[in-house]
Amino acid sequence: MRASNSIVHPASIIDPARAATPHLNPEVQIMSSHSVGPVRVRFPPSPTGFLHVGGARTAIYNDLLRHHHGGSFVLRIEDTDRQRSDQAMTRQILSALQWLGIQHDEGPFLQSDNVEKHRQAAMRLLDEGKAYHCFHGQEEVEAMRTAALSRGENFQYRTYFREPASDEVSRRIAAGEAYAIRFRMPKEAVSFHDVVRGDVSFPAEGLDDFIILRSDGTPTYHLSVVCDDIEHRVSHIFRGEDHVSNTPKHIPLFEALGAPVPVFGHLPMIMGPNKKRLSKRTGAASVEEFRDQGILPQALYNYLALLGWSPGDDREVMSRQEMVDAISIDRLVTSSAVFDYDKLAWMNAQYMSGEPLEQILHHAKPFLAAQGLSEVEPQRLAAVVDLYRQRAHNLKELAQFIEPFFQEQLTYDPELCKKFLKDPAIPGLVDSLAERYGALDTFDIESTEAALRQLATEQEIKPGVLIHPTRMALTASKAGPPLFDVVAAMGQAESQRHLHHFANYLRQAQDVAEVANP
RNA sequence: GCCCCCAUCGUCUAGCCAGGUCCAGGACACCAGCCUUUCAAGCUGGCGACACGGGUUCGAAUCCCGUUGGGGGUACCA
Repeated sequence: MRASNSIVHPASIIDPARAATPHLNPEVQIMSSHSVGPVRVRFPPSPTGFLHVGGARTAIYNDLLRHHHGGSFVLRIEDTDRQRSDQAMTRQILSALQWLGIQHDEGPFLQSDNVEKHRQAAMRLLDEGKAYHCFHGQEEVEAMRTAALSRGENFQYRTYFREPASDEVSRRIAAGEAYAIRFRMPKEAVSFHDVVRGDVSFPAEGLDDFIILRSDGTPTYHLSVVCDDIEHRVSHIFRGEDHVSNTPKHIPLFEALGAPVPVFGHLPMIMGPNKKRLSKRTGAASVEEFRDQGILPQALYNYLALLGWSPGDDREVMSRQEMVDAISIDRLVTSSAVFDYDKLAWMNAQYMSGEPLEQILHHAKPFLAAQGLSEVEPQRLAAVVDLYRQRAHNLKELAQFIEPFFQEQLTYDPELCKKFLKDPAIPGLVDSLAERYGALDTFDIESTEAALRQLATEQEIKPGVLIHPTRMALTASKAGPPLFDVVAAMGQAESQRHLHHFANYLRQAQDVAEVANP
């Protein structure tokens, strides 16, 4: 047994073997043993654009874990970078999350609402000697860095102002010099147990005294996240792999602020087909794009969940509840994954035919509207959608497939009708079939099939000779669901009308051909 | 440059932690067949991988070291 399904708190969502590994960090060590309780997870997107599928997947794992272990999901908008944030983008992300079916229990909180608290935290650290004033400007530090690099040395910012002369700081402040506040990093390496990757250790030499408060008095990201995670009593931080190198900064900050250190788990990145980080350049990369392509939210959720996790058996198409039951941290994959559009398409097709019809109808609405089908009769629409859902890979395709059913008159593609144009008998046959259909008392799958076969027998032709032109007449397409399902769904009057119209079209086209090459 | 992480079919993955049951299982894609009035779907079969090199061991995809490759980070961005 590896997974502990009963776990819940900072400690031991991890398995005992992993939890037993030594930690240099006493906080984590303590928490890695036995605590039990609901998890408090969080998802803090920055409203700087669309919801990237990588972020969405992170949100999904948080969602799954929160429901598996119980607890709370905190949503926080990381909007401290004012220039890059705006409200429209925040709404955009909120709606993408909602569309995916990810619900938060608390929030959304705005990080920007807390800047004053963050500043006070910085001041407290300053008072306690855990942070210090730094009068080096940005350019100055940059120059020091390049100089060190050119000497072949590695640069580390832990210098002069860390231990300043006694009166220097007050003197410089009095002189009105600008300063930032830097956090005094511990002198030892920072190690932690990553619940998905295992033990990670960063040597002290690589860790700078980083800035927590800028010279303009605004808190930096590192200070803000940690403060907010403390305020929201976050127990487990599951975030992208791009944050691993932030973690050795955050852990000492938690400690300096006197707060328990949460459990960390870093999730691998999602790559594009070129093995580079997935971005719009290489194809769709945001939840919104997939939504607009006609992907079902359940399918995206399922696909993303499986991109970096597997239940261990061979299940792939799983309901959310099944995933909630099966999720376990130590089954999360540690290596990055290439996003496979084909497999998503397949997954979506599974949901297109497997979801309850109402679900399909609901999600199809915008696509139907785009085809001008928002006002059609619901009953008939449902029947037609049900007929085509299995054949459509996505909602967009579905709407295109069913569009002919609601057209007064169809336009036929001569290229597709070639075969029928060659046979001068077809128009007459199609007309006869229309007559038969008009005369039917009950118009359903059985009766329309019987009528067609009857006509074929009488005419001494194979049913196929009638079937193919009929499909073309009703759908303007060579392919589709079983013909009599189509005929029945189309309805008596409409079928008759299309049949006659098609016969006329063929006659005209044949006349034209006659004139062209007699 | 330096730091951290990762490495099984083209792709997603199971197996690895507790070495033998693995000449490596499933899925997508691809190919073929079946089904069929068409197209899908479905079913059956096929193709196809333990990055490389050293150890350890009776035995390694599984443990250790190195190499190579890939990713992430290296900001008064988040």
